[in-house]
Amino acid sequence: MNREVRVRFAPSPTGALHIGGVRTALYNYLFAKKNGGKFLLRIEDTDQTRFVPGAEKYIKDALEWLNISPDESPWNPGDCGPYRQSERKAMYMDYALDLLEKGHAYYAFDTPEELEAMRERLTAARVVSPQYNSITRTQMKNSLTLPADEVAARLASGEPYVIRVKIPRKEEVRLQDKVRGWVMVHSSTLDDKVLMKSDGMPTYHLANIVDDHLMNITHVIRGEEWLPSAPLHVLLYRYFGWEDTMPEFAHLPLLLKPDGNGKLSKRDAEKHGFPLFPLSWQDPVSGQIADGFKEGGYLPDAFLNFLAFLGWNPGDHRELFTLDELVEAFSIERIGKSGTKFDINKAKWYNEQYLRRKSDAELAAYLTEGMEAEGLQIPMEKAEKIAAIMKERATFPADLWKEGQFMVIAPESFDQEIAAKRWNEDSVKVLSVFKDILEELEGELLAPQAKELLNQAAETAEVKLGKIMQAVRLAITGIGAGPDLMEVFEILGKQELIKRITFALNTLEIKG
RNA sequence: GGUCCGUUCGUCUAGGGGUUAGGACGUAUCCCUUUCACGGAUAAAACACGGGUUCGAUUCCCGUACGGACUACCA
Repeated sequence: MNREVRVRFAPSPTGALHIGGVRTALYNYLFAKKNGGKFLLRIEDTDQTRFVPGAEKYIKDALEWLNISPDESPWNPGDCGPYRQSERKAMYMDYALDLLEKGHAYYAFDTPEELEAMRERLTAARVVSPQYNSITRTQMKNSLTLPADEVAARLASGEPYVIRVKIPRKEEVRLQDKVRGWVMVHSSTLDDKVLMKSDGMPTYHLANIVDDHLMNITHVIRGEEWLPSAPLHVLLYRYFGWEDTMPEFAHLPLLLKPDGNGKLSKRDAEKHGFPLFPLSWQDPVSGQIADGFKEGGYLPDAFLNFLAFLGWNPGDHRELFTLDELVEAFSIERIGKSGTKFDINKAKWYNEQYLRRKSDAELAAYLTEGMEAEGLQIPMEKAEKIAAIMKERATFPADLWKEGQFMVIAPESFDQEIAAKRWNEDSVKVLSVFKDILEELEGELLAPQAKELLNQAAETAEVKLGKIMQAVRLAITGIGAGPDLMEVFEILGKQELIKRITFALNTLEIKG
């Protein structure tokens, strides 16, 4: 039986989508597309207390920014809706009842206090892992220990209850993970997880099995934090009688912090000054703003490429992949097993690579964006020229303006250190002659000609050009480093050059 | 604590019973460049440890150490 590949990304709307979640979404997307299947998104909002307004919109926007939008989702439903678990609420109880009838689940009436007391009792008795299981359930208030009529009475009276799965005492549970191979767990280490909560909502464990089955999910690709509960999920598929269509599992390695060890956290992001979220996010409660890669100047393609390589590689030495190329190259078999430390340097490198591959016109648009913020405007032709000579030195689009603005705004002051070291009588001589030459010049000044004329000026002044180049740069740009000066001359034009040289000659003083 | 998962240069990783253990980022040096950057070249840099199995283990097995995840009426 060859089923159409269907995978899902199933975030819960509890805040901004973490970069690890984005990678999970990406791998799901890549796998679906590679296999000609469908990528769906399901909102796992069964915990009403953790709902955060705006979180779902954030998820949608983030995936859109990266161009990996799902084929089916709450805002673009397919045939398996609804795509929010809260809207599927009504269906879960039937499935829980089905398990109950089959003897694989039971009602439990224990209060939170009683559960806490049980855990304390077990801890005091030095039980290694205090949990609700095949042993302890015999001492708790549930439909396994209470008489049938009392259970019926409690249910009829509206007393709060949960439905728990009845985990067998001794059973080996095996599952094949596509990343890790066979994983074996003994049922005695599992506990009787709650399936239906007292508020009538299912827990994740029930909901994800029911929904994955109903949505014909063929592969579950999710974070490694789910591996410990995967055996429970296998058991549930078995109890429902869905084993033959049970999805295959692939548990992704975790994203770790850049220094030391441990899971990547918000604190690390702040400490190292890099974003943790695709888009910036303002927490609706605290009002705190978390940085986003988008706002930080990361290009979506570059970010995606970087993310894809955090835990996966194509097996050859290629590094730069478009989204289509990633789809083509992707396979679950090439996902690594071990946790991955997050290195922002590599992300920056990817950004540079992608930035340099952009056309001058695209880059010019970034440049003018920065200028508009300061109320400045220049002809597109000039913007393209500036972008062209600036792109080799930019990491982010904003650098184009930040580091290239001297070509639009004349310097009002000069780098003191360079001035002290390089500004001398020779540079004054050459620049004075050069200025005179420019004033005589007719027509446009082009880069090769500029070089010729400057050489001429140096000869006239009897100065070696190499000795004063730095000073010339300083006079024109105010700083000691930048793109090819002759290109800068051409962009600035004759009049502007004369103006700047005059200003420099009048302002800079010869030291020592 | 228990269960599960993991461990190749600083980082991301390739590889796999016999290799000079390969690449990329970062770092250093050199070249190019009348600056800086880009680009090019070179260098330093790794199989966690201990036992097996084997003619031979970084590779297979078992331990140990270390790290991580999970251990809720959260997902």
